[in-house]
Amino acid sequence: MKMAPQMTSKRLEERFDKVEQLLGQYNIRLTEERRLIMRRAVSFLHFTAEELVKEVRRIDDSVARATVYRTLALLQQIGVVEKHDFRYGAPNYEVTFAKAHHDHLMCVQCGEIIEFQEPRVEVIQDQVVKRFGYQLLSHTHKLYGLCRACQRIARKLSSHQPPPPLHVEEIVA
Amino acid sequence: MKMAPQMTSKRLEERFDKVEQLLGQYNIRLTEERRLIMRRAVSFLHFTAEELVKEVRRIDDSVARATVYRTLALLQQIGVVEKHDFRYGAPNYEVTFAKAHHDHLMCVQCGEIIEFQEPRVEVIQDQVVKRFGYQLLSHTHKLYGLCRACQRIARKLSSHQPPPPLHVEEIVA
DNA sequence: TTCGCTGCAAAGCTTTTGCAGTGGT
DNA sequence: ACCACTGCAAAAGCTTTGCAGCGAA
Repeated sequence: MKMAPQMTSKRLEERFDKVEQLLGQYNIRLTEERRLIMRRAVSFLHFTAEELVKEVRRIDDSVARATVYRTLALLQQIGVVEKHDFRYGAPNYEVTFAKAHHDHLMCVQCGEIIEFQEPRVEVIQDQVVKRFGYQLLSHTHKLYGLCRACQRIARKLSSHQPPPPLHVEEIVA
Repeated sequence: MKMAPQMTSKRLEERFDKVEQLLGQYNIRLTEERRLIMRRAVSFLHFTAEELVKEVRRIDDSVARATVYRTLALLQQIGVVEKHDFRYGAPNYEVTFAKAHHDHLMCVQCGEIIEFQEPRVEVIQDQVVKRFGYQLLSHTHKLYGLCRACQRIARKLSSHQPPPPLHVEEIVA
């Protein structure tokens, strides 16, 4: 679980306040537990539900796992976090509150996640949905690969144990 | 679970044969169970693991759930099927054997899945991974929206019960 | 004071695994 | 005949739910 690297305490406090205001607008009762869970969640960039459970309990171990999951569902409904199913590992939550839209590039080896923006892709998407008469609600665009460091490691490994020959192309036609 | 609409018996038999050859190339023992599971899977376009279990057991109810999952993992490893996590509903398997690459547009209401190809997006993707020094292994690009029919239904419903006003923008800044 | 929220524990759902026996090659 | 594969059942991992009591507004 990675901390937001350059986010100052002050900046974070502002975010906490804004999310609390948002909860209020939805008439969501602000309990001690929810305040703690929200604050820990908003302090991170990407996290899994279980990581958040652990983190919350590190501070108050009386908080029930169920409460964390219930609060996470609330935060998701009001748009503070988004749930992502990266194919490698457990579902991952991302804090998207007050953040510009972006997509993801992930290293399948070390799990590093890079965010990128590509307005050109958004334009093409709009053309695609129009072509099929759809109304676009959301999208995910995830690229999976190896980061520079993991490419080096992979090269070293492959020189020791070459991959088995797979004559797939001949059949796939 | 949708059948491949225009796929003839003959065409299907050819596909079965090719997949069996492929299994042979990987030295995967061809058992009765695997043959049945593979054939049912390859007959579909998109299906969930549990749908496949049900379908297989409709024909031979002695086949263990574990065997279906284990075979599904094999088919995935050799590239006959791909596992997709569409965000709405259970994980979905897609038969990708001998199929050109494509991405997906899904109706979040009725679950319809449309496949599309956009070479222009692939080009942009390559630029993105190069920008970050990654080696691209795979990607997913999923568009979620409402199909024409579900848009009509949504319009009718919304005229009866207008959505609650959410003054989110004021806060998100 | 109300009733939404919580902790707890149990259940749910999908998927995996250990094991003893079975069947492909 | 070997050992990979199978069925079974139990476990595992993640998430949800029922319920009785608690606490925010």
